[in-house]
Amino acid sequence: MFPQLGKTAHLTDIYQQIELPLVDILFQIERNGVLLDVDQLHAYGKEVMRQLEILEQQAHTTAGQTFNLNSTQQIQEILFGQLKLPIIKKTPKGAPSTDESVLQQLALDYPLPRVLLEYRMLAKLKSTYIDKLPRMINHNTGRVHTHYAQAVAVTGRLASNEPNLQNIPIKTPAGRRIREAFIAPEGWHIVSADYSQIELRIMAHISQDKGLLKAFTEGQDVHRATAAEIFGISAEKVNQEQRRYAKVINFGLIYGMSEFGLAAQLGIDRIAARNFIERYFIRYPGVSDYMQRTRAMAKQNGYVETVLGRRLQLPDIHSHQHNRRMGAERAAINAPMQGTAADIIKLAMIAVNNWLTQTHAQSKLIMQVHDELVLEVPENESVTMMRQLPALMENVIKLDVPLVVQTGQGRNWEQAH
DNA sequence: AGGTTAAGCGCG
DNA sequence: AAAGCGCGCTTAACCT
Repeated sequence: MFPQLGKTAHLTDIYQQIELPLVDILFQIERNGVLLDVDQLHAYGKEVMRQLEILEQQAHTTAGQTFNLNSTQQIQEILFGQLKLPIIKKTPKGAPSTDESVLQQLALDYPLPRVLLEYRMLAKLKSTYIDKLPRMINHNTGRVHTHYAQAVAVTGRLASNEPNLQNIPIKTPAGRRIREAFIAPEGWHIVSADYSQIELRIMAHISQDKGLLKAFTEGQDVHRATAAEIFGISAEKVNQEQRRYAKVINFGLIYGMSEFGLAAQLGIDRIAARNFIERYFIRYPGVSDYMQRTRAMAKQNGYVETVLGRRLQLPDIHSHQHNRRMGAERAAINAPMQGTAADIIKLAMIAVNNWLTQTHAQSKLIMQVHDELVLEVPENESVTMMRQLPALMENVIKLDVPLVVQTGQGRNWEQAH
């Protein structure tokens, strides 16, 4: 019936049981849209504009000349041509890079890079979000209606565009001011429900690593547990720095990071980075086996699979170009985890939508952000949804580790976290 | 004038 | 030689 979907039943199942039911749900989410506090964005925009003007003046004074702070070429010329600052890395084209990691290192010794970093952050927020989002409001509905692409991301994730609502700032205080502008109408709340550590839990399930399974089954702080293992100390003795190291390693592994990448990320030498990875694999041998198994699977079959059987083809796995082949290997390691997470939240969207329909609830799905569902909820349904969402989302699939969903609610998206 | 590429950066 | 996965958007610079 679907010859392109392959001879195994899994791909046909994913198509019929996940992707097809999702079509109508995505349509509903897009049609629902999300409400923005335009006045708040406008006021914040003026504030940010004043700050940008101050930073621009500071940059010009420090550099001893005027220049376009948005031009990487002009920044290259000033930092490395005139001020003779050390070149830390190069762009793929061979020009000296001025990206964030470079400026952060230079900021330790020189004043101008710090100004540029602050300017870059605020300029990004203003142009991409503060100025742009109000222009995207539909005149008929008064809301912003994104579009979700169902067949763009190779791992099975959704992609969001016009506008992209899957990259709204959250990591900095300035960014969170933008999230405050995503509001609920009078009498309604924003409710957010997100899977906690879902990709690491999937890694535990797929790898069947004893230590990782135990950490999640017992509800441990997984980064703290990892730190205890690789530093050879008890969990109570782990300090913030050690936990941060463990977190970088845990995430790095999901992406197939090398000792070189880990060294760069942690600002340590390669020997130390290699030691951390060795200790990690000694403590979590199941994860080491998984990495090897996955590379072998990709090389033998030319594809890898999620837990539910979604496939990612990897033609570059046989490339004679080293960088392409290594890139395909990293994608092979990452795709089963990222893709299984995508499968799971799609099942969750179907489960939540079914429940809303069957119970005649008024609450509406309004956004999906990879591991998070956002709803607009009438105040009198708030308590029910906060209880129901975790129950629905945590039970769409049975893994060998528990899935945990955290919920929050508020007048706006920021408060809901 | 309009399209494309490079660099950079927002999120999970 | 390259070095961390998956996306979309903005600006500058370049090309047609």
